[in-house]
Amino acid sequence: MPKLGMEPIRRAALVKATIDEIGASGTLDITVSKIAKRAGMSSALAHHYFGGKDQIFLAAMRHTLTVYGAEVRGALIMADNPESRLEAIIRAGFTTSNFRREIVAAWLNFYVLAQSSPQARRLLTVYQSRLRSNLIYNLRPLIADRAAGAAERIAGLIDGLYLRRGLDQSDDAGRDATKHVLALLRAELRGQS
Amino acid sequence: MPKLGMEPIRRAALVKATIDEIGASGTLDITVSKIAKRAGMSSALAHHYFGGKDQIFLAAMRHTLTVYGAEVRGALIMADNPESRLEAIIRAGFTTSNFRREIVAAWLNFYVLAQSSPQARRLLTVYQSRLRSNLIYNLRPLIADRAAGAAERIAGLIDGLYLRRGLDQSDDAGRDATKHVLALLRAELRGQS
DNA sequence: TTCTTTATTGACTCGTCAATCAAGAAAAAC
DNA sequence: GTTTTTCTTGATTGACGAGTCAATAAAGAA
Repeated sequence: MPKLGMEPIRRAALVKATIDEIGASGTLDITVSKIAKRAGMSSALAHHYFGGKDQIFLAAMRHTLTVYGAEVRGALIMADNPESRLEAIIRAGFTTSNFRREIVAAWLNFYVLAQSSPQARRLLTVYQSRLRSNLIYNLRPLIADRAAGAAERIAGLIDGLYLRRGLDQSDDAGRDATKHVLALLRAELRGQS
Repeated sequence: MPKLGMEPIRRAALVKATIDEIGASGTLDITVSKIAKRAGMSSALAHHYFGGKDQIFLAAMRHTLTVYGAEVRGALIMADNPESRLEAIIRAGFTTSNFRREIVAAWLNFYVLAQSSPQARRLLTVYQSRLRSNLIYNLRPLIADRAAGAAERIAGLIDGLYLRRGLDQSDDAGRDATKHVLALLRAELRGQS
């Protein structure tokens, strides 16, 4: 029963299934068949739409980064001054949805993949640059010349706490991490580090 | 020509070869044969001494953490007051040897492995706990009740900057990261975050 | 010397998996 | 109503890899 216009539907299903499968196994060492089965189709169809395993992974990575980016942008429109924008950026990284097992697993594996896949590396670099420039842009009106260094530290603490807390799936891990990064933000805004 | 007492030699060679192979591929998706070849023996021998791939990985992880722990301890004996001990702990994480491709690759992959292997998780937890308690122990005489929070942030920033800088193999990444964590340390010692 | 322990490997088994392909089936175009 | 395009899969191929095993060889023990 081939309906037309299946391509975007199939692709989306495969991307979601890929992330779920990564979450279930913790690894990128998963098979196309498993992904396809989870998405309700044959492995041949997955190859048909994506061409190969690598492309599927990259699409999953792109999707994860896109969702994250959208979340940040969504949080930003609610804020109307630099300080609350900074707070929004920080909070966006630690929402419960970002702490779901599959999402944590995806991020960790993307870091691993970035070591060997130039395309994955590029995507990760885009994420890191965007986070840094977002921070700097909103820090500059508040602390001018110290903005760059502060942004580096805040970005580093976001990634680091995500890494440390992502593994232990406790439900207040996000709240706790947010608290610490906000504490750093206040210190940066106050002090002369 | 079987000399006796080969076991420790073979095991050490396999552990080193494993880390190098992880560094060369960026993944844990490497074969026992490749590891064994790199270590100058047959894959059967690797199985003989380690029993299986998982055990080899765990041994490599244990070794990496042991070396790191020794580095920290070595740096600590040179320091005779809490503040310089804190500085030593921070510096130890960002030595050039810790920024070698293989070591970064190993750490990233251990984080991934920790999601699915309870034993790997346990090892990583040991590392994280030791770092935190080291920090708290030396922060307490300086800032007493704020020690715990500060330790969490410093540990997070160490891991986060390692993650962010580990990928771009520039040679002053370590110096730069150290600078930022030390800046945070000074802010924590001064301020009331 | 004979026996046992340690070291070592090549060959093999059994399984898995990415990728391909030919073929079928339904919609749309003509 | 025939042809073309889109969608779909089962079956197959070709490769690779973890783990086992029987066999060899040297060193030490008896």
